[in-house]
Amino acid sequence: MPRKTDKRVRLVDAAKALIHRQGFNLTTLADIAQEADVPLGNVYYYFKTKEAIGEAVIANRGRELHDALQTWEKAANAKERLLAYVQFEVDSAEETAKSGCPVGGLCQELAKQGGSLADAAAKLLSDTMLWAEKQFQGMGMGEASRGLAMQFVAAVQGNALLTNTFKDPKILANLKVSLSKWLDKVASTKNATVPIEKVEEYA
Amino acid sequence: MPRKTDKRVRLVDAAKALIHRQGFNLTTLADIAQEADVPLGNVYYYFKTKEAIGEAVIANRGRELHDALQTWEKAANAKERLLAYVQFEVDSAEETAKSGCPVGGLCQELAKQGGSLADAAAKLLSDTMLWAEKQFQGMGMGEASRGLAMQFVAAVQGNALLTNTFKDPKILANLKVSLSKWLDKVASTKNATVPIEKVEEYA
DNA sequence: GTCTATATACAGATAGAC
DNA sequence: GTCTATCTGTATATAGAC
Repeated sequence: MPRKTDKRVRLVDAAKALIHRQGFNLTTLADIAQEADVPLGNVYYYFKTKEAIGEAVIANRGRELHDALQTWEKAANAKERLLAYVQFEVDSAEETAKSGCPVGGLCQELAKQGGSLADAAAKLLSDTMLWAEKQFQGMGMGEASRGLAMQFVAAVQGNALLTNTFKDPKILANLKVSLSKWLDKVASTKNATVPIEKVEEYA
Repeated sequence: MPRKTDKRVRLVDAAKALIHRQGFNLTTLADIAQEADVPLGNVYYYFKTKEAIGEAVIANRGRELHDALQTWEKAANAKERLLAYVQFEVDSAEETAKSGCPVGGLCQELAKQGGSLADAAAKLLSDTMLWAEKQFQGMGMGEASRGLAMQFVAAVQGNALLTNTFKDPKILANLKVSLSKWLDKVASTKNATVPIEKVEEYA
């Protein structure tokens, strides 16, 4: 027996998957309605506009992210916590090779149209950054933590783009090995080497 | 006196700028025609389809890239050559904050629709990678060069995404300082530290 | 709450006069 | 080679019966 929100959930799930695969602009309401097995006209009972569906999808990604951050938070130490995040990306590498990073893709595409959707997408990356910064602080990196988090997230996002562009999931797997060694070095020397280093301040 | 190809050039230039700002799918032929000051119907005398304009724009970016690679090639040593590339990104940081990296943006967006446009865009990143790999080989990094080039380009692309997402050009400026120190270390120790390390083979 | 039919707008593309 | 007018398809969104 379908709950009241059943169709709404199906629509958001369908939109989330389709937007990941095709991007926001290329995904039509007809696509979403079909994938969710809801008649097109009925979509508007649940979402007033296409943008409203976008908001719901990003909100869903946000909840997903915060659940994940909480899970990773349980790991034994800062290095393991950061690696849990990278491991998640490795586990998604096949999908990333096909369709790119869901979060990075949203930020990239929506930044071009500005507005509240772009801001909502940016917050996903921003929250990830803040979480990573907290981990580096936990490693005793102090003021350098912000720059380290920036480079850490940039490395993941950059590798995700190359993974998608070259259709090669191994790129992300290699990144994890690389970052693992690097985190050992950072943790032991308390001195970031690079391309992750304390430089100026990030506004 | 307008040359035979005058309008064609104007159309490609207009399309290049608009696609950078708005993305390929959001840019209409009417947009391009207006920006190039060419009547809409006349566009089709120069380009049979919108995809054909996309091809011309990517080909243009390709020539631009190869000219740039040749220029950077003139620098004194491998480190300076790689930094010339990073410096170029720093010089474009304001534009990148507004509209993202033109090449990364194309790869991201076009990967989702596949086809020859996606391949053409991917070749821009691939050529950049091969050039960077050559520089690392020139530094005596041997077999590790490919992985180093991958991480190097990933760092630039990742930082470009964050620059665009957070609208902060300083992110790219900081990256240059960071990468400069890192290249010193790599060059002197002949041993990559990280997040750029020799790991497995990249297919 | 649900769904069919349709309004409205605008995209890519073409016809054909000049 | 150039440009106006227009065809055709399809997207978002609405109206209104059920």
